Amino acid sequence: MIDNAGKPTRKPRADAARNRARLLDAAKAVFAERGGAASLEEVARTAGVGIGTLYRHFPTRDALIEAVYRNESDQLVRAASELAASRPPVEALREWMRLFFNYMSVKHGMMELLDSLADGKSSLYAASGAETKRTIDFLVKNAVSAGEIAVDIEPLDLLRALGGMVQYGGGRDDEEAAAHALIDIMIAGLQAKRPR
Amino acid sequence: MIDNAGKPTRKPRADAARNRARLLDAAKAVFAERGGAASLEEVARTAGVGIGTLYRHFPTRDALIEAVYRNESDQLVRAASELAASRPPVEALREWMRLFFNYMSVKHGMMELLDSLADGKSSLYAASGAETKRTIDFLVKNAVSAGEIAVDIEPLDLLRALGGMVQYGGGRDDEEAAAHALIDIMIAGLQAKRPR
DNA sequence: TGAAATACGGAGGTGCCCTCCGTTTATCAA
DNA sequence: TTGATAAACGGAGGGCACCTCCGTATTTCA
Repeated sequence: MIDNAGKPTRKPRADAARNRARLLDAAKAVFAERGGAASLEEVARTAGVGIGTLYRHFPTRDALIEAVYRNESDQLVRAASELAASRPPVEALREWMRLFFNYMSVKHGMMELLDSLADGKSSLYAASGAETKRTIDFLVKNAVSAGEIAVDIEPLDLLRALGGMVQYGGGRDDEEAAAHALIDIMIAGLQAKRPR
Repeated sequence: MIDNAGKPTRKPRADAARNRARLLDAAKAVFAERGGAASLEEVARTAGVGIGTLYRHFPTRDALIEAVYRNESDQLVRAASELAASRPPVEALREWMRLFFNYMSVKHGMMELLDSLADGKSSLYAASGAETKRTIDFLVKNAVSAGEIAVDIEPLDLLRALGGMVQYGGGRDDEEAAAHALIDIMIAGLQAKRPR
């Protein structure tokens, strides 16, 4: 009775919008406190809605996380253009990788984003994942064009390596310094291979 | 009534030894098939013992994984001495990192080993984790002494980066080539910083 | 205003974690 | 050999989380 090209869509219900917003707020809080593996029932409780409501709005855990962190990853993508415009290609790349690490380690839930970089099979991150890929590809390509580095690696792998630092670096106090050191080393490695 | 320095310990019961072995076999099989997050109840079922028996032998999931993979990580440690004896320091390091990646990616359950590299709080891996740390430290130090590289990074971080490749590289077909590329880049980066 | 569309929310089935404890079995002393 | 006893077995059960389903409540629109 409803043809999917049809216009006659109702206005979305007020309670639906309200609950969706509540769930996002609650999820942000709970994920921040407990990490991305927190219980979805706790999220629902915190939001003051039933568990059924949570699942209607976000059919999978991934869908929820995706929604919560879409903003953050958008920010990351936007920062890339600014860096590219204002710095030498290699420095833009270096700085962006630092930003990437910070986002991942602070917003710990964003680690799930990395899973989507894998093969896109959990395709709910597909959007952000693809954008992230485009971003790092872009930055790397810039530096290559400028003759500053050579790449014989898929650029995303640089981010995967950083992901390992976040995942397995667990809470030491020099975490950030260590990540910066790794970034410098990887970039030095890429520079070492540039055409002379 | 039993003083803990006392000798009068009984011979361990035959069924206990048998069940322990069965559990290890079952765990190896189940972890290989389902990954390190497999259900412990399934392990017990596969082993043909009760769940209580599993928990008596291995009080935590970590303890079980540790036991299953202790052999493999021993092998890794042993390989390091051979490589160090037969190759130039940098090549020994390169080759060992390749081995490390292979072990991690094939025996997928070994990823849990990496968690122990963090802060030793889940101290059941403490033994293997500490040995792994000693091993990579040793290989790196050799290369530094030979003047082939300079390090301003904790050596373990190199393995963490590789861990990211395993964790987030999920099943692409060029996984191994990609890891080798990353290893080469990191080593080139370390070489770039060596004293001239 | 009231019918139809939409959303709510929690009960309930499933599966896993881990503990506890009554039953069974292997060891060892007599 | 025998039987007392330490040790091990194994599964029932409480708790928690996942996710589905559907009767009830609310909102929209004609």
